[in-house]
Amino acid sequence: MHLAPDFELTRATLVARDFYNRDPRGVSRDILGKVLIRRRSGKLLAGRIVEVEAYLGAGDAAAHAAAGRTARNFVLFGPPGHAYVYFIYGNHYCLNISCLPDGEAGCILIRALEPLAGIEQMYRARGLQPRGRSTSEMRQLTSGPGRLAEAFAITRPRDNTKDLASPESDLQVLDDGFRPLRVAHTPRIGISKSAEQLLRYVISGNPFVSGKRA
DNA sequence: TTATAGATTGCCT
DNA sequence: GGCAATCTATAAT
Repeated sequence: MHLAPDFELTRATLVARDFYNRDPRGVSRDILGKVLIRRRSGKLLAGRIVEVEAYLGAGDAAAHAAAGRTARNFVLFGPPGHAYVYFIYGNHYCLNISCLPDGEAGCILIRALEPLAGIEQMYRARGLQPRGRSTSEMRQLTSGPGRLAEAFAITRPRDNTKDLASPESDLQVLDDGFRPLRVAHTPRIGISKSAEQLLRYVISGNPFVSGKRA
């Protein structure tokens, strides 16, 4: 049972760069409920953001930015609102959005979406056969950072450094006015360092949040 | 140059 | 619940 209303593209506005120009914790809290879109070969893919994690700068041992600026992570140190895409475990891409002003590292990791549009394309990209439209089946599409990247065909280097705040971009975050009823914060998933901090943010009760239970 | 851990997922028992 | 798949970055020889 979820409360997200249908997504209407015409009533949605582009989330501007200033939104990302602050502490990733604030961005995490406020980006929940907004809509990630991808325009691809004439089709629109869209999913509501239901789970994110904040990664900070030098003081955050779990963050890629903790090692300092490298060829891999330089986007984190650049201007806000850009895509940082990395490859993990030899299998999966993950999508982050840079936060804080140029010169300061920080980002959010998009961990789960509720599919809204382009669902046929998402099934195809994930290599799954659509049988119905049950929540349990739809969860396979975008509940998890590697899954949603595959569903949206997000890869590196093609999408790395892409500007999400540009009106020209094929990858954007839109605000359609939806606001979550309640947001919960928990420890981040899959990390061993700095694991005690509550930097994972989810829409309470949303079934598309990753993991076994919503 | 070699080893190992990693912001994950899916298949196996 | 356990573990293999399989690439990258970084640490250790």
